[in-house]
Formats: sequence, structure tokens, C-alpha cells
Amino acid sequence: MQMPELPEVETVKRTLEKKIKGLTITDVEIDMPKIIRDTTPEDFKKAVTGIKILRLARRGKYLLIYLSGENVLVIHLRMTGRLVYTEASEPVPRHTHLIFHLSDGYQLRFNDVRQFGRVILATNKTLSHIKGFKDLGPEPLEKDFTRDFLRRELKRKRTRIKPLLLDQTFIAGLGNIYVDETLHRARIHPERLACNLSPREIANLYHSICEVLREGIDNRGTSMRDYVDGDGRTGNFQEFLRVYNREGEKCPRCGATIDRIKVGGRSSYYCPVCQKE
DNA sequence: GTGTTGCCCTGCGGGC
DNA sequence: TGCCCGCAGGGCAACA
Repeated sequence: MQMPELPEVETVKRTLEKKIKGLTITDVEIDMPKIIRDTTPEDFKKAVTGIKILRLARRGKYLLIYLSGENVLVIHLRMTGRLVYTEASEPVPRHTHLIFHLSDGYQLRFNDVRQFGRVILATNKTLSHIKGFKDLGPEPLEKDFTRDFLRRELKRKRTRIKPLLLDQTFIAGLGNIYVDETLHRARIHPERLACNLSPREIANLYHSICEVLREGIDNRGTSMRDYVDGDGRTGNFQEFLRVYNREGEKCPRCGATIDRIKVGGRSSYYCPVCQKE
């Protein structure tokens, strides 16, 4: 029960960058070839061994590791993926599928219980062809994501607000936890039609998206079960969640009982009093 | 364009 | 205690 979303991936990026930027990948162990997409294990190994790590970046829920030369590692942690910088002498945990040996003697380990995570070897040129990555919507914390943009786009959509916010082509980086928290703060029921939101609700929604994500990052992400940052540390934002995973508990704003429904096949936690249909 | 379902996958919790 | 089953969910494909 955990899905690295924008704040978690941003935290992994920040913690890892301090540790691995400037190091060289001296070897790669691939235990689960299917984690790597579109490249054979042999080609992957050949492409990254002896190559220097230049910088890290994030786009939506994707982590990007830029290497010297043209290559970029595009990593999606999906549900249970972890990317941890660790001493080589540490025991290798179960479900460790990929190990990068680094020039400082440490290792960067990719671990994923459910094997949903993906590592794609791309170049600066092929980045724009990667399925899922190429169609990502705007970054919600960047300046091109404005209230006007949100209002304009919502008016065009005859779909329910929750599945829309989860759609990575609409906005990049939101997942189930942060969408539920956002909608609660904005007092919007998850099944409301996007095109029917009032200007005031849209303003609240815009503010809530930015606020929830910033607070998530400030608290180094949410750890329900699996998520840890690049140092292997858990986040703290789970302590500040108001509705997610709190079915049956009291709404911190009005005291009503938090309910859970399925919206678009996803569990959705909300307050039936604060968030009217 | 939008909605629904199923698949990928393992661990966990509930029921018996 | 141990087994079975359903659920959790991001992204994607297939289909309605």
C-alpha cells in the first residue's frame, strides 16, 4: 500500500543526488531482466558501465539519472519500488533486482517487491518517445501550471475530478494519496464532474494541489509501508494525512466520519460532510 | 472522448 | 496453525 508520488520521487532525487552525483558506475548486476525495458541486460550493462553520473532530475513520478555521453536512466518506482544508496557490505535484501556498483565503493540498489517498477535506458533524443513519459502533463509546482490553465482544462473535461487528477497526461505526479488529500482540502467530492466545478472550487483545488505537494516534499514524502528515500529513511507526511487510509476516523475539520468509496476502480477516502456530491 | 475491466505481482489480513 | 481468497494499486491495453 504505497505508491511513490511526486513528493516521494522528489525526495529520492534530492537524497540520492547528494550521494551519487559525480560518481562512476563501475559494474551492474541485473537479477530481474524484465525490470529493464527495451534493452537487453547485456546492452544495458555495456551502456552504463564505466559511465559517470552527471545529475539527477524528476519529471512527474519519473526519476531521471543523466549519464555522461548521451544516456539517461528513466526510472519509475510504481508501487513498491525503492532506490537506495548503501554500503556494499550491507546484506542484499530480498527483491533486489538491480545493483549499480559505484566508484566510491557503495552501491545503488533497485528493490521492488511487486516487480512493477521500470528502468529504461534512453538518450536525450529518445526521451521524447518513451510511452507514458512523452505525454506527461504539466509539473504542478512549476510556473506553467497556473490557476488559469487549470480552469481552462477543467472546463473541457466531462469526466469525474478524481480520475482526471490521477491522469498523468492531465497533471504529472499526483497519485491516490495526494489526490484524496487535495480534494479534501478543496472540499470537493471525488465524483464531481470536472466541468461543473465553480470558480471558487477551482481556485481552492489549485491552491490545495500546490499546498499538499509542497507539504509532502517538506516532510520528505509519505511512508505507509514500503516507501523510503535514497538514504533508506521513511518519510513523515503520513502523520499529516487528513483522510487517506482513515476510513471510520473523524474528519479533522468537521468531525464527521470519513468514508471510503471506489472511484474509477481506486479507493477514495473523503468526508461526506465537507465534500458534498 | 470517456468509462470499465483485467493484467502485471507479492504480501498481508480475514475467514474458516 | 495453515490454507485459501480477496485486496491493495500505477500504468497500460483492450474493449464498450
